[in-house]
Amino acid sequence: MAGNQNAKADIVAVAKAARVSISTVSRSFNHPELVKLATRKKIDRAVRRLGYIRNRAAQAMHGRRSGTIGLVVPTIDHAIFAEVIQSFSDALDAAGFTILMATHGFDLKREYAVLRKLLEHRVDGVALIGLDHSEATYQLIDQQAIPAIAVWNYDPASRIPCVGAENAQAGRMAARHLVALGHRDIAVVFPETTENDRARDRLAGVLDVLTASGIAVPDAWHSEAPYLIGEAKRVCARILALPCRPTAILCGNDVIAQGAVYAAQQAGLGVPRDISVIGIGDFKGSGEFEPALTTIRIPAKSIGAIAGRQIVQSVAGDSEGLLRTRCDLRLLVRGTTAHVAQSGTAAGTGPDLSLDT
Amino acid sequence: MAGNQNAKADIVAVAKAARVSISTVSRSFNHPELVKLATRKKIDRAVRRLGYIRNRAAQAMHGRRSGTIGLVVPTIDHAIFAEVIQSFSDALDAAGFTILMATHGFDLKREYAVLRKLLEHRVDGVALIGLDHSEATYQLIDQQAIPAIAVWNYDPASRIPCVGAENAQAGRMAARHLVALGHRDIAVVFPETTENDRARDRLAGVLDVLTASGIAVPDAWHSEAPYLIGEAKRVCARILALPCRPTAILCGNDVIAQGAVYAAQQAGLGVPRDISVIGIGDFKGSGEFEPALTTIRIPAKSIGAIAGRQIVQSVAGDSEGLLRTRCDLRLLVRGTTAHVAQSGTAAGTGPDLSLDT
DNA sequence: AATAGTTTTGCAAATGTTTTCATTTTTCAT
DNA sequence: ATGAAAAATGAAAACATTTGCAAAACTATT
Repeated sequence: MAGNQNAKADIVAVAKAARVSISTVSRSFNHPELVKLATRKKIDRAVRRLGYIRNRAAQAMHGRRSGTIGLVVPTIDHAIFAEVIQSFSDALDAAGFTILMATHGFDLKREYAVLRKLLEHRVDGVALIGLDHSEATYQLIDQQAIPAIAVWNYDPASRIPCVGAENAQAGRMAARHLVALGHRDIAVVFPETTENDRARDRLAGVLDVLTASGIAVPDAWHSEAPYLIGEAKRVCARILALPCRPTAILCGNDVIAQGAVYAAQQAGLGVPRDISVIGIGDFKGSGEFEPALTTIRIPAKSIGAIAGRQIVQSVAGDSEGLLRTRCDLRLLVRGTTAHVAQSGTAAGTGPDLSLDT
Repeated sequence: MAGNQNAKADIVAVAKAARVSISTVSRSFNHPELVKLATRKKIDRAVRRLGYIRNRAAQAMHGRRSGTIGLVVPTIDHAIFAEVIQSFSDALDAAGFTILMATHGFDLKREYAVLRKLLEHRVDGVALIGLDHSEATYQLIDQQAIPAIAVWNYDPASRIPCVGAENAQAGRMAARHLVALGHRDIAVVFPETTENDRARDRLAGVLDVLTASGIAVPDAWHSEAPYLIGEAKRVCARILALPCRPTAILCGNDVIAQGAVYAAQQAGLGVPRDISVIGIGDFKGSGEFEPALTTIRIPAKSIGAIAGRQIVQSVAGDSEGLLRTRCDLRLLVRGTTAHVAQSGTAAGTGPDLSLDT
């Protein structure tokens, strides 16, 4: 029966109850090897009896670290972000840190505001999604000289440390796969690219490869879709209903790709027989869909884990310069792409396209 | 050009730079109406010049609130949790609070540990998922007398305030729908129910209705599946391969249900022609699948939003007793259920089953 | 110009902890 | 038993802020 004290249980109360000085109590928490076992036990008993819980706010005041890492994400409610966040969280947890989290809903101004808020809480470090941030945000990070890391994108010229994949490469890989399968009539459906460097870079990569291959994407085949299967389905259905329809749809992410597959099925088109679909991301479940989605795998789990470990290191002070980690992308040829004008159902039989550059 | 100071920018530095006392600076933040406009402007200028950011840790030491709410979830990486978390976060945000988040991976011992950690950070309140917690966890909450709320489940006899739906009711509704459609050979596939009151309650509700209707579920038709489409597919495939197979599969959540649909399709069975499938949850996208999933809708968004508002209220002190909010469930009859032994494709034409009790 | 009232500001104590340094206690060889 | 060295403990300053109270500076009134 853990007796409780209605009186506030602070370190003073514990000291009194254990008949030792405050310093000894504090030491027993922070440098247990410096206090005698018997004393430590007395203190532990008092702690338990009073239900005392250490106050990290007070600790933080001593230049001690707060033990929190700020995480700023556009939204949690995206399959892929949830995955990164989870593995990031696990990594921090393992190092004893706690996440202070804030979302900004893809609004860069709000991002600045929430970052400030996190800074007020004296987080020991911050992680942001992507590299697309306002000048004010970057300045804030510089000025406060706080360890920071950009998660999800890799850019060799990034202003702050980053860990992630090269989105342009993801775009290129997807485009190359389609091209190698003989597709030349390719529609592209992407999320809005303003204030979203991920989508922008992917699209740029796609267009690079396409134009290099002498392929132009007519305006009618180039659409924007939000991060919603239903909307994507509608957008793709419109493209598919065009008098002259593409042989493949390249989608900015797997959610859109799934919408595309549904749109095709609803239009009575076989995937990949009549139309190929490729996504980017490899979301949880993408490989289990019917047909399984061909996509570019972005290793969310390991990105999150690496990011977590890296920010912890920076906080601990053992960071050597501006560290950038590039995570490898992989083309997963599954069941939604096939050679153009080929009626078989076998998936991608083209040349090896998993190499970029 | 925001000039920066390499020296630490604390309130003392600001006071010095603005040539006023520390108290005035503090007041200008907390009770601006008490300081002359001109002085305030001087201070603001100094703040900007030095890049000063208030230290909430230090504020918190004064009995002031920390401005953080602790959120303890099993995992972020579940479609449905991500949705609740997001709306919870939005609600807190609107009230100026920040989320301090920790996950425990469905381990009740770890839940206790992370709750303690959150308490060390002096969160102003905590939100937990579900009502299934260790005695130690509940005692901790009582003892620390911290505003708490259980999110996701509703139970009129809950030990702490709660907001959510009645999972048993969800189970009953799903079962009733199937029964009303004439199904009597029903398989149930649920997640593990130990340490997971949600799944447990749902299953109990299902079994209640089934036994009340004189329907028994043979062991072979009663399986466990984790929260993974692929695994669920495998488990359901096994059931479907049985010499005597059910006419419907009732799934503990939409992810499993989707696996069930795929398993059926792969086995060459038409959904809902040859077999009906119903899920619970109505995850993002469930309504967009092909065929659209019949399910029991749990209003994740509003649960999260209500929980957020309520915890903020409790923290502010305007809570009247132990508040419990029950959110309504809804049966969404879509394309994966049909009358048994009926070869048409039209969905649920049975009696109105959306009423519980 | 003096007074009373009001507004604005500053001093100093308080918050819960860590840490440095000094002091006390213990250990161990003599 | 004694003294030196080592181990354990305590006192008090420091951390960055808020706030009650008192002093100072204005305003308005006579």
